[in-house]
Amino acid sequence: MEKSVALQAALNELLNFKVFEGCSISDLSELCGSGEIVVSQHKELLYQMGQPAESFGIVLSGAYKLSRLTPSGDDAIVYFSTPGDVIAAFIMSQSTPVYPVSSFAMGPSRFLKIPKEVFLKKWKMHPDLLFKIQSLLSNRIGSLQIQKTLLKAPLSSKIAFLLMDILNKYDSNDTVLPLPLTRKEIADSLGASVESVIRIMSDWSKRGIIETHDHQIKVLKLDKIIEEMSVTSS
Amino acid sequence: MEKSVALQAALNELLNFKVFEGCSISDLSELCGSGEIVVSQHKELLYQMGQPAESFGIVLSGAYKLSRLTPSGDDAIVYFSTPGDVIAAFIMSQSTPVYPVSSFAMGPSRFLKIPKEVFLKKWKMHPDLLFKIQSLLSNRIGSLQIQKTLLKAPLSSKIAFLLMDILNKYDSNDTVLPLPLTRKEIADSLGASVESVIRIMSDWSKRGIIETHDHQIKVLKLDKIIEEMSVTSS
DNA sequence: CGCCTCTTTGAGCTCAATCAAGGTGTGTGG
DNA sequence: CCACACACCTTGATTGAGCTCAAAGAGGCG
Repeated sequence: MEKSVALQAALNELLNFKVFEGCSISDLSELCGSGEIVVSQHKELLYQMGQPAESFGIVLSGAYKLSRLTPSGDDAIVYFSTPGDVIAAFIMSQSTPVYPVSSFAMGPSRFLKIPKEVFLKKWKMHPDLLFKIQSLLSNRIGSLQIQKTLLKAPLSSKIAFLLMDILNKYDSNDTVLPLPLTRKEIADSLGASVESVIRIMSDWSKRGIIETHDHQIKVLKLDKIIEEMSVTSS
Repeated sequence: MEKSVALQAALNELLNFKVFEGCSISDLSELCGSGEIVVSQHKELLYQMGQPAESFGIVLSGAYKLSRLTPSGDDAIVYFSTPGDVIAAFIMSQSTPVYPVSSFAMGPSRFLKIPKEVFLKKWKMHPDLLFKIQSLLSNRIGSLQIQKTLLKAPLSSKIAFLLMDILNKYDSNDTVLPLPLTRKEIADSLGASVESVIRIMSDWSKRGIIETHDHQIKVLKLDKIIEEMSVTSS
């Protein structure tokens, strides 16, 4: 029964996530015990937009990008889901839920996939857990709202905010973005063109504000980035 | 005790909202009975961004716009809350909640204001109700996500989508937007300039696609508006 | 080794922003 | 009752941030 060993290990990982703070191992076993660990390769599809939603789950490691197709045919990245984030939970309560976005792995990632029914029967009975999910959703709305606020800001502010936003999702004070992020993905997330993103970030690299190695972006001068967020002219 | 009579009447209004579908009058009395009806004038402030959140509530009639200040000093409208929408509920579960946006009445409006504690004690115990709130949040996220998808679309598509999005929030098949909406507000909601919004909407007016009387926008040719949503060139 | 994805740089163009100026309606205080 | 302020709408002229197009180098992989 290797599978259940892996699952046991995963349940222990879950204890670190704030969604489950205050939960005991036995709670977790009830809430997630019937789950299945999905291991995704880079760029692999997890959920397809438009498909009926039979399951939801939690990001264990790595990251997933949630994206939609724009009318003009390219991707629009709507959110980056990092470890501890719940995917698709909040649509489980609909009568015939359908995934509203597609989810792709960014780098090798692991996901704990849980059947819809478990949400409707088990998760429903834990008000504190539902509150935690609300608070995750609230973060996500918050991030989207700030992005709306930055609509009229110059592109450099938007990029700076995006980097900070992702950094802040991780507890550590490290300034390396712990997920592989291409310029194209940044552009797709901001509704900008790759070229414009590259022009701004190249400039930052030259000025020693950031550093990129193999899609790992490191912020060298946090203060400068924070400055970029609010600067009106460049 | 006129107050309690008005409150009784309000509780009956609540029955029409889908958040409370399946609730009995006695449920509602428990959930909202300690509420207070707030009557707002046009442009009146309901909640101030940054203030500690002591209460949440439900829009009874009229509408409220949720907005934030942009770095450059003007407003960014983040959402239009219409009757049946819950405001600030999803931040109630935080330990020291603070309103993330400001809320202003659009035209004369009524709001049922409920103390935070009622949410934490009463609402918490109704899983189905929490699900309904999740579903409202889900609508809101959905709308924000589609807007992100339209980032690269021409302004006319964004305006068309906004009008349709608001219309769709009301059950009726009427094509009159039941809230006073200025060009400035449309611009602030889309991150565009007033002038650009006016140029596009004037054109639509001339072509008989829409009609405006005293900030009431009426869509005369729904099909044309839907067309505008996906058209790449104008 | 060819294919694919990602990055880079340059040149020109365009959509929408900005600036400017004028019109209308409403509320407010002298 | 008028004058003034203010919020909203409108139109025109000018400008610029960022898009598009084009071309090419640099890994990584079957």
